[in-house]
Amino acid sequence: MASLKQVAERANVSIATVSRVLNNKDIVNPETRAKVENAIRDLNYLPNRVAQRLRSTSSKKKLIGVVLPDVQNPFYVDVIRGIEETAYRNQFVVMIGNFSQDEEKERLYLDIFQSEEVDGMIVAPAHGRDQNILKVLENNFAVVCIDRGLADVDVDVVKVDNEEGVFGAIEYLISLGHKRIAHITGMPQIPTTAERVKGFERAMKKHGIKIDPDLIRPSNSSYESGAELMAELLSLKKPPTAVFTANNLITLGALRTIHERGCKVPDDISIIGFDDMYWSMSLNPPLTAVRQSGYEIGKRAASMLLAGIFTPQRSKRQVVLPTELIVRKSCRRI
Amino acid sequence: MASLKQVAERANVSIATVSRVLNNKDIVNPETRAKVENAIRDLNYLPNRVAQRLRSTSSKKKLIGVVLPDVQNPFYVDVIRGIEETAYRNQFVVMIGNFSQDEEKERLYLDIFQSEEVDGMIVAPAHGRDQNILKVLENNFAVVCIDRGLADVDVDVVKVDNEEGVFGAIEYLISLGHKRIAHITGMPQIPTTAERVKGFERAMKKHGIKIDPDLIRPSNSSYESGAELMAELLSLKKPPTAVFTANNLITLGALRTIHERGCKVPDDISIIGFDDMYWSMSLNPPLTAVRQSGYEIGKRAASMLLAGIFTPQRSKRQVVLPTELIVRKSCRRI
DNA sequence: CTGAAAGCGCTTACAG
DNA sequence: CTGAAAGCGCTTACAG
Repeated sequence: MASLKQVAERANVSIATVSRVLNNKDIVNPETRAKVENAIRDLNYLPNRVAQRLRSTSSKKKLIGVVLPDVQNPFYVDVIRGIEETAYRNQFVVMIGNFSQDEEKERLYLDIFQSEEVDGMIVAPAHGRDQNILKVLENNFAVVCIDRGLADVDVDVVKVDNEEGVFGAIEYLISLGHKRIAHITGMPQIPTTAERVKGFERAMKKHGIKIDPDLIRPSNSSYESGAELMAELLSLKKPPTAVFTANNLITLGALRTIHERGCKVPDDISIIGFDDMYWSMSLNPPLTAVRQSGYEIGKRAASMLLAGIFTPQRSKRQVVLPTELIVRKSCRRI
Repeated sequence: MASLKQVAERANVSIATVSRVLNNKDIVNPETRAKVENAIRDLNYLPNRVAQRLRSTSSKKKLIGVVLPDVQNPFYVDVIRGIEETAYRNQFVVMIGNFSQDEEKERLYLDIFQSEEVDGMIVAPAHGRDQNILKVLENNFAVVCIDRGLADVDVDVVKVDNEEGVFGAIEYLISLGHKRIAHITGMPQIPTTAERVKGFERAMKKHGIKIDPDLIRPSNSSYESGAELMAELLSLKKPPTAVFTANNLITLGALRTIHERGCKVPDDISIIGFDDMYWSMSLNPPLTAVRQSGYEIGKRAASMLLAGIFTPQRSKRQVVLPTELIVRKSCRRI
């Protein structure tokens, strides 16, 4: 691969001049420019981003890092798409670190991205008091948190109104006549879980329905746990008439158990999932879901990060996007 | 963030010595080492990967690039998981470029990864004569292709026996008594599409069943096209009794149309999809599918790439993994 | 408008 | 066993 030096030699100019035409900052004599451009073309020259990054000052590295808990989760795939698209449009490249709910691995990716000199990072904190991310903040990297905030820290965040979203879903179920409503929650330590539980409790309370503790099942946010906990729920001597599943992996797991047992949705049990998927209508029956747009969250987070990169003194803000209840056919009136 | 120089100053040694303890290559006096290690700890020093990469010779950059056509496709998500896991275990970081079936974007990511001085790349070529990847090969980067090979080029590839996989699926359908079998194919220009079509044709021919051209529908490999083409198929005056969908996006799209129309699977129509998903059992009925393990492909490709990075003169090889027909409940005997 | 030179943070022969 | 120095490929004041 050709270097600046080789281009300079071929064009009979100094490397400084080549650099100038590349970055077209300072004024360059049109003839000189033409010579250089020819040399660049002839040699098929591509600037070395590593050298550029090492040399240049902040916000010109055109690189951001994304640290996520679980790429298996379709929600995060949407987030990635949103981030990647706006990054690409702004000529930024994104590095993705998938930490699989493992804080050690999260730390490693955070460290690597720092030593890769990224301009900034978008992260979904492992939990509300994520020390690893605090360190990154101390090192003055631009950071925006998604999905979850950080307790007592002034940081950019893009999230969704989880409590309200769940509240609406549960009220909908109640309006259909359901009283025995189960909730398979996400991992207890993630802030979103607490918010969703709160929405659930608030709706039940508002309508004077007592919550049966047997019907609240904390999962570890995985497909398998969704399947298992749904089985437990179905085996209860007084099973629920409806179930709210706190993320799409859990929903899918629960659905599997429901079908395996030969239960009918919505005749035997109604179900609402948090997180809509682009193929929710391919489920049978089509799933009623609380939609949060991962794509939108990714887009917003990326724009916010770029803003933070270009004007570091910019004050932090918190964007809370609304969710939307998409009523399809997985719930019935009883 | 602390630099080598600061560590050296604090430990009262030269930067060369610090570098030595970091890379623990040459022998270092234990006392000196201890001093340096303390300084590293005190300063919370993290080596700058950018500088390391610029300086070091090949295969020590610990960075690979992955260029994929569509992160929305669950198959590629599995591939990413497989790659990421083995990369992580070997202390490599992966950069992911999603080119969304856009060759211009593919070229851009390929260029960027080259100028990021990656040790190597894993790519799913846009098609069999992908010029962009040829250029990368010319520049002597280690490359392994997945899912699809490159015509007339000696390159590492990890793929699956598409023809055989489809052949088996169609024979299974035929054994159930189906004759009017539709095929919604992938994008015509991708090699896997041709292979899958071949498997289809071979099975039909072997059993002396004439192919009705009306039943072969080339899609653009997307969810939407799967839905649309399925609608066309269902509207035929003589609709198929079974449909084979050539990738999981198409399958999901087709399923959506089937359910929308109130058709019953498998009573009204049988369906087999290429690509299994971890939540195929959450579909109703559970989907019969040709499984190719994206995770396995990713793992193999990553190991192969690492091997190629460490011993560049190593001869290229082509790994063809078998597929597996997972019989569940979406097909019936007629 | 252009060039010579310093320097980003490292690694690695080369001396000692 | 350790240090001084060169150099990876760039960008950017500083002169001219």
